[in-house]
Amino acid sequence: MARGRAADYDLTREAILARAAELFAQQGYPSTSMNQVAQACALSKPALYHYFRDKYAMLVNIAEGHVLQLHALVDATMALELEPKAKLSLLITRFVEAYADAQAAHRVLTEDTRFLQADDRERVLAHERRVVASFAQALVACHPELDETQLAKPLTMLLFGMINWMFTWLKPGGALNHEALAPIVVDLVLGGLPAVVRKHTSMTSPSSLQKA
Amino acid sequence: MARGRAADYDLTREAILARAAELFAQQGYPSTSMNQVAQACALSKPALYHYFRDKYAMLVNIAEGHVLQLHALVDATMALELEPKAKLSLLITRFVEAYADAQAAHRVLTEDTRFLQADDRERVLAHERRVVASFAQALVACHPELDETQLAKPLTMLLFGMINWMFTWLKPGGALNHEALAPIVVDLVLGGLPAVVRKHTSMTSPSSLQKA
DNA sequence: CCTACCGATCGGTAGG
DNA sequence: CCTACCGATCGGTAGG
Repeated sequence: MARGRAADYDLTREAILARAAELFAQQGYPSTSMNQVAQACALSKPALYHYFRDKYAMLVNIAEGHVLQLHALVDATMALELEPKAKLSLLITRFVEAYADAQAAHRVLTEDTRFLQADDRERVLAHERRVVASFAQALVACHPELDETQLAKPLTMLLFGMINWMFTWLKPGGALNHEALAPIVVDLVLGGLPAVVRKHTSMTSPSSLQKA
Repeated sequence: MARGRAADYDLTREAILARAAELFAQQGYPSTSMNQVAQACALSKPALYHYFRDKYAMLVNIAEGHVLQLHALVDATMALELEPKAKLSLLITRFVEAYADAQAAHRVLTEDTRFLQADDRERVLAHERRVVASFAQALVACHPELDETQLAKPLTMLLFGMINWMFTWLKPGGALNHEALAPIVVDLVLGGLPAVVRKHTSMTSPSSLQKA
């Protein structure tokens, strides 16, 4: 333990962030009061300020912590030696699982990033762009023609739409859960990719095909 | 024009709602002040209260107005006599266009509905459920096997994920726009559906297939 | 002197 | 329709 600092200082910090993330996710960052956070943590408000400089520091920690975790998970998965479809499948599965384990932080990241200052927001967005780039790379590996049609980016974003939207409609206790949905997303994307590439290619470059 | 009321009362109301929707979409409903709305409308704050009882009334009007419009658009499209794939395609295309024409109201509907009182929120959600049901019906018409596999609902929600998420990443002035994306979404879904149905059917009822 | 807090209240600003 | 305000509550911090 660090000198002069309680052994469970970091543990308490993490516990506070988890509670704050839940409240921010439910009510939004601006309309969540520090009194609510304090009450949810069974701490006094001054005690809260012992662990965080201000409310804004909590927002930065939640958003950046989550996106860092996602970035690390994606990098680790991309580093594996797997065939393209297996890698994309694993990427999606792990991503959905990470969302499931951090639903509150996920909603804060997608809805409250706009309340970050320009420099902090840019740092978070930089991580997000790296994650998106890896997904696009994994998609192109499955279907190399994607790269020529400039469809990799939009298809990646449609894929993110499916999984980012998932936890807005999944009922916690329902028969359908994220474990069951991940393979459905994989099959829908891998199954639909050929049709999209075929249609788009035939539409955009009919003359070049005629010349060849 | 109604007696005793200015001829452009309703027009002014709509103009105010449009400005308020933009501010709510940018900053969120709770952190948008009535002073900001008044300034954006070039009106005094008391003038604002001539058109709306309170800030909450604006939120209800924006959210309910938008979902009513979507519901009407879906009903009108479902009533057309078209072959299944053409109808689903038109449904998606019109829906994406409606979003494009009301991006602010769309974001308010998806992010600020949680700030509605229970009865108002329930009314909005009832319209959303009707819209979802129509999309599910249009999907099942394209691929009847969907109905047996209980995949219609989750696939419908994955489809909504793609189009609801679209305007969070589309750049207004970019090369890629919603007109180009709608057919890509259609092709991805129609192209991927068979693969999803095939995989899911073979996974869930192998024994029943063996018996038959 | 340090940390880890508590009860009480600060200056400003929100919706109305 | 404006200036001038209210009751309530915000994020943040004082002394002990």
